[in-house]
Formats: sequence, structure tokens, C-alpha cells
Amino acid sequence: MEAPGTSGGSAKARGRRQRLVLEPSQTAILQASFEENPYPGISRREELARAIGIPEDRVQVWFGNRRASRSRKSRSASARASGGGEAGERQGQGQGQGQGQGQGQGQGQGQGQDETQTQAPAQPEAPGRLDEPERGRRRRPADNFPAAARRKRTRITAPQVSLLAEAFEKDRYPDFQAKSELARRTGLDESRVHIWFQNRRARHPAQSPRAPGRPAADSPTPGPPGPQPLGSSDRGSEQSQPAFLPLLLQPQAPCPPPDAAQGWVSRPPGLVLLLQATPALPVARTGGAPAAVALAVATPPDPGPRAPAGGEAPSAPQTLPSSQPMANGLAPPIRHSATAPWGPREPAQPDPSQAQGPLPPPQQGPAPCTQVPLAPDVPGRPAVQAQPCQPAQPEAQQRQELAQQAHGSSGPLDQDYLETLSLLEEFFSQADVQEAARALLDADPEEAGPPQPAPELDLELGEVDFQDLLEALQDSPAPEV
DNA sequence: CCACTAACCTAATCACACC
DNA sequence: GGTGTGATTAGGTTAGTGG
Repeated sequence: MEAPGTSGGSAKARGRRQRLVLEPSQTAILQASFEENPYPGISRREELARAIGIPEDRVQVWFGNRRASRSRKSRSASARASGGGEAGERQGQGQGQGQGQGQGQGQGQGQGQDETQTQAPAQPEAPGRLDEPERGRRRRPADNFPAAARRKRTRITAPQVSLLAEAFEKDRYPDFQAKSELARRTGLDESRVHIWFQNRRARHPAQSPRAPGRPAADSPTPGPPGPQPLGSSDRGSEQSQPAFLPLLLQPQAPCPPPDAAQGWVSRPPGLVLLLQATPALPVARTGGAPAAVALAVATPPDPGPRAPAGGEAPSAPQTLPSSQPMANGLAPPIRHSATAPWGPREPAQPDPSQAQGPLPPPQQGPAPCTQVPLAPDVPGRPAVQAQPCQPAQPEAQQRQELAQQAHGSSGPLDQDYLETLSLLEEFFSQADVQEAARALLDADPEEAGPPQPAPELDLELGEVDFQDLLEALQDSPAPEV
């Protein structure tokens, strides 16, 4: 019985993507959203991704891990409570789980609806609801969370499939690098390539124990892998290097974004607020116009607890160029690895120098620009939907109302979130902020030609407001149970 | 050393497009 | 309605980080 869970063992020893280390402020935002709804739909995930500056698929992974983690905790807690000596406690065990049982009562769910209109789970999530079903692997989001809108189905064209299939023949478990390369060649997102391989493996079981290319690499059996300590293969080639620049860029950063007008504003001692024009959706799929994105990142005034990639950090190769302690006292908000779907320079950018450049990307409907409402997915709050791209217009009043509604119907945690929200609203409603945002939007990044130095803005956020915002952000993470 | 958690895996299932 | 396949989930493992 090969335990199914025993992941492709060997495959993973090879290049994984570089581990992302989230800033507390990023985690706080994710956590707050999680409390609202642990099953965010695609649009919500994209909002969050933009808001905190990480790829959407990382947001998805984060939510998945979070749910798993909580589920484990509550399971082990209840096991302990019931005097349960045995098993559990330690995470990994199990795997004896039965399976089978099909009762797929899919709680249907209307198609077009967006996750945001899920109605309020009066309680973000009663502990115990996810784990209640017998240990059998049961999918389906908790009943309280009507199915969220899925990502729009990606149409993978025949030529793309043939490229992927060819790669699949050679290696059923491509490492991150290989997937990135495939993504580049096909013009798909790396995450789509990843999913494609997953589905392919599931539906095309390997006939022979091993695939042509790599001995045992494809066998689900945890075979002793080829060594290859992540290092080499993971960061070996330069070509799939960090295509993703952090939202935060120093004005003098050596690597200006080629196609996005970037503006940034800062409030030196700790809070970094920035306005950035980013593609609303992965370049590979849209090529849509940029939307203004505002992000607030609070960081401790102090250089910080985590040794920043300051000097060496031998194993932090992907650390962004701008991630060393900044001269102006700004701390880089994110450290993460390469390829974000909307990476400014990689994906799907027809690469003239490449005879086998990316295939023409499958059309994917008009790219809706979205703005980031840094607010929880509140039931009955339609505005969470992607909005048409427009100048950053706060519409503070309207949102205020929505926020109030939300406040009325949700748990205590909303308080913090709403606090944060209102502070942000306040900030964004300032005339000069709007003006600056508009200026950024007006400049068409596409025609802008060579990257220009981002306009620096000097915006005011009062000390008190700043403190409040910081506090609110830090308070957000709810105690996990 | 150990806890935490990002990354990644399988298996099952959902959901949509196409016939 | 059946089929093919992309997307999502639960539950698991592996491995990097940081105390």
C-alpha cells in the first residue's frame, strides 16, 4: 500500500521554489481575511495577493496550509480532550485513513456567483466544523461557506498541451525551475503548469515504475532521491530569476520595473505606503491595463527581528535586490521567490530573442482591472468584486456604509479590520493621495516607454493614525484555536 | 532540537466546455 | 447525458526558518 500521502518524495528534494517568508503585516492581513472566510474565491485571493504583494497562488497555498493547520490543531486538541492517548498529537502520522466513500453531494452553488456574496457565516468558522466529518478525506468547504467563485477555467491550447505533454514524458515531476521554464514557453502561469502536471499524473498513471528521464523520480514511492540540495537546481539558472519585483521599490533600485508605472510613498519610521500600478491579472493571460493598488505595510521601526537578507544569508538567493536594509530606513516588505504570475518581465512576454517563445496565450476574456479594497470579504458587500479600472476613487462614504453593515453582522475580529479599513480609507481620501494615484494611472505604462523614475509622493499620515493602523494590523491575527 | 509553516504531493471531487 | 480536463479541497510529507 503505498501511502498516498507520501508525496513524490524524490521529486521534491530537487528544486522547490524558494520558501517565502511572510512579513507579520502580510500574515496579519491574510489571517484577518481567513477569519472572515477560510475559503476565498479567486477574486478575493487576487485582491489579497495584490494587497500584500505575493502571487495569488501563494495566497491559495497559504489558505490551504492554514486550514490544514487549524484542522490538525483542533483534531489533536479534541483527541487530547477525549483522553485520547493514541495516535495523533504529532502532525505527520496517520495516513491510515480510510477512504472511498463517494457521496459527492456537491453543494451545488450557482455558477456565476462570486465568493463575496457568500453569506455570513455568523461565525467565521466554528471550530470543529471542518474536522467533524469522519476522518475520511472529505472535501468541500464547510457548509457555512458557499462555494466561492473559482478561477476561470484556463484554456490550454493544443500546442501548449503538446509542449506540456512532451515535458511530462520526460519528467512527471518537474521541479520549480522546469515548471517555470515550461510556463515561459507556453505562456501559461507557472501555477497552471503545476496544476496541469498534477492532473496529468493523476490521470495518466505511470505504466512503468520509472520514467525515461529520471530514475524513480516519478515514482510515488519515497525513494532515496537524487541528492541535489535545492540550492543548485533551484537557483541555478538565471533565466527564471525573480521575475517578480516587490511592490516596494526604492527609487534608486537597480531594477526598475519595465512596464509598470510605480509610485511609492513612504513614511519612514515604519509604515510604508505605496501606490503602484500593477497589471490586474497575470500578464500571461490578460495584458490588461494596470490598476492602482495601494498597500500599507507596517513594519517595526527597528531593523527587525528577522535577520534580513542583509549581508550574506547564503541560502537566500532569491532575496530581492532591494531587500537589504534600505538607506531610508524602509524595510522591504516581502521576501519571496521568483515568478509571480504578473511578474513584470517574465511570463508571456513574447520573447523575440527566443525562437521558441511563448505560445500565443489563450484568450481569456477581458481583463478586469481590479482595485484593492483592503477590506474583508463581507457578506453582502458587493464592492469586493473586481471593479472596473478607474482612478483611485475612494468613495469613502459608500464603503463606510458597507463597513458598517459588515460590522453589524460579523464577529469581533472585524473590529480591527474595520479599523484598519477606515484608517486606510481616510488616508486614501486625502486629496493629494488621490491626485497622486490619478497621476500614476494616467501615465500609460504601456506607452511610457523606458521605465521612468517613480514619482515620489510626500503624503501625510499622522503619527496617531499611523500608530492606530499599525496596531490594528498587528491585532488582526486572531488567536488560533 | 523542536515547533511552525511554506511547498508540494495524492486522491477525490467539483464544475465547465464540448460532443 | 457523457466525457475530458482544469480547479479546488482534505490530508499528508518534506524541508526551511527561527526560537
